[in-house]
Amino acid sequence: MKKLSKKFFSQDPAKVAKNLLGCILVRKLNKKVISGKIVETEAYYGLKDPASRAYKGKTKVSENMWESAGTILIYMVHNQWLFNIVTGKKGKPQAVLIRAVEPISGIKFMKRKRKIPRLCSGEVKKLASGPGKFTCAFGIIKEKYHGLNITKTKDLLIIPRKENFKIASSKRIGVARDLSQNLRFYIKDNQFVSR
DNA sequence: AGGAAGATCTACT
DNA sequence: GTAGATCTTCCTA
Repeated sequence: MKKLSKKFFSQDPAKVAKNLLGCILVRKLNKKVISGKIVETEAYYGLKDPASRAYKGKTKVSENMWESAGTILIYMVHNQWLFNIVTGKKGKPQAVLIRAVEPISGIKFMKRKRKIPRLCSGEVKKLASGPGKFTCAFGIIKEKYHGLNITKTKDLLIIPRKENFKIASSKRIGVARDLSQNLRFYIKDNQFVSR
């Protein structure tokens, strides 16, 4: 299987965020495969962006944003792990946040991770419909992936996929001081985006 | 020591 | 749909 290249991530974060929609995120563990389609993303501009962790300069949390494209940045907010991928050139802090995925395989695993004992069929859409829920469902934790490069990891990868859909955009969610432009992107009319 | 943070769940209007 | 309580790191004083 072909996965996304470093070149893919070396572009403007808003562009990467849009191109990431519809791609398949895969996590392999043991003999199980957990996968889902990316349906919602947000772009973050480091230095000019008050909502970015890099806004106030390098800290222990944000230092990975200065690494090269494809580096995985995970940090915790409100007891949730948020999963970011660094984009652009090395030394220029920018990133894309994965906000929601549509579960494809490993749904049992996700349910167990999310600790939803009796999940009605209609509630699969809530399994990974949010940045914290998605990392939880995929079992992604900071100790394992923080600082790695997603173009190199063998058990975590993103596969490109062509598909026809409309991309919608909006203001980012939960951001105290947002920029004037729309930096949240999602697949229009998809049931698995947050809210 | 105190507070903020890119969120989520639950319970309501 | 909105509102409030709650959670864990790490930054600032």
